[in-house]
Amino acid sequence: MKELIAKYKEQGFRLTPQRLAILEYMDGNTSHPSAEDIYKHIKAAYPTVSFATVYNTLQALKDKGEILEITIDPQKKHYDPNPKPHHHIICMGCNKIGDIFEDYSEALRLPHHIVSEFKPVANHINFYGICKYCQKKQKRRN
Amino acid sequence: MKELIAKYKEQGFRLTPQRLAILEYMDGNTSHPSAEDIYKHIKAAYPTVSFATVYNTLQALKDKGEILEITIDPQKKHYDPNPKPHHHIICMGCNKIGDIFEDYSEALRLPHHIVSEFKPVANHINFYGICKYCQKKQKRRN
DNA sequence: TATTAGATTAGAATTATTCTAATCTATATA
DNA sequence: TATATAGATTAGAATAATTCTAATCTAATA
Repeated sequence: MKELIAKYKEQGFRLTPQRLAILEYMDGNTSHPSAEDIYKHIKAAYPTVSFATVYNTLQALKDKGEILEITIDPQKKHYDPNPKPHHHIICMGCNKIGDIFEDYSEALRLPHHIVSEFKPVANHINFYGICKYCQKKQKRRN
Repeated sequence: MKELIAKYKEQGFRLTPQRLAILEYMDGNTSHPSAEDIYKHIKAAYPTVSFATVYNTLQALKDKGEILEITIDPQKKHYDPNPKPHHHIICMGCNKIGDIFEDYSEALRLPHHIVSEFKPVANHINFYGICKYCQKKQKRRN
C-alpha cells in the first residue's frame, strides 16, 4: 500500500483524499465491490464525493493494471484489487463472488480455427454455483 | 426448427408471429446478437414490436434452456441460440464474439476450499482477443 | 365462433454508467 | 511559504440497457 502510493506519486498520479480513500477501501478487499458499493463507502467519509470520481478512479487504476474489472454479473461491473489474473465464482442466489486462484492456463488452449481469426490476449473463467448460505435458504423453502 | 415449434405448441408456449420471427432470426444465428440487434431485426417485419416482447421472449427461451445468455460484454447481454454449454471469445476492438466448442470440463476442477463454500453448477470461459480485422486496423494506425 | 389465459404494446421507470462544465486543489516552483 | 496550473472533483444532466405497467389484443381451445 505504501509502496503503491510512492509509485503513484512518482508517476504523477495525484493522490487526492478521495483517491486515497478508494485505495484504502480496495486494499486487500475480497468482497468484489461494485462502483456503488465503493461510492457508498467513500461517501461516509467524504459526503460530497461523486460517482464520476469513483468511476474515473477505477478506470485510472484499471488502465494502470492495478485492479481488475470483473464481468460475471450481468447487472454491473465488480472490481478486484488483486490484478494478478485469476478467476471467479458467483453465487446464483445472492451474487456473492469468490476468487479462484487455480492456474488453468495450460488447459485453455484455443482451437486453430479460432487462433486464425483472433489473436488471444487473456481469459477469465466465470464459475456459477450456489453458496452455502443460499443452499440453506433453498432447503428451508422445500 | 419445426420440431422445436411442435414442442413449444405441446408445452402450451404460444407461438405468436413475433415469437416465431425471433425464433427464426435466432435459428442457427452465430452473431451473438444483443436484445437491441434482435429488436431492430424483428421491427423490420413487425414495426410495432416492443422491447418488452423481445426481452420477455428471450427470458422465456432462456428459462426453457433453449438459448444461452452470454455475459462477456460488460455493456450488454448477448444471446446464443445454441444452448449446449460452450465458451466464447470477444474481440477487444469491435466486440465481435466467436464460439468455442472445445471441451475444457476435465481441467476446470475447483479447489476444495471453494467447493466447501459453493456448490458448482456451471462455468463459462471468456476469452479476450483481437480479431483479424482489428489487428489490421491497429497496424494501419502505426 | 366465443372465450380467456396469456401475449403484446407504448411508454414510463429503473439502474448502471458516462458526460459536462464550473469549481477546486495537489503538486511543483518561485 | 505563496502562487500558478494541470489535473481532479463536483452536482447534476445525459445516455443506454433493461424492466415494469396497465390497457389492449389474440392464439389456442372448446
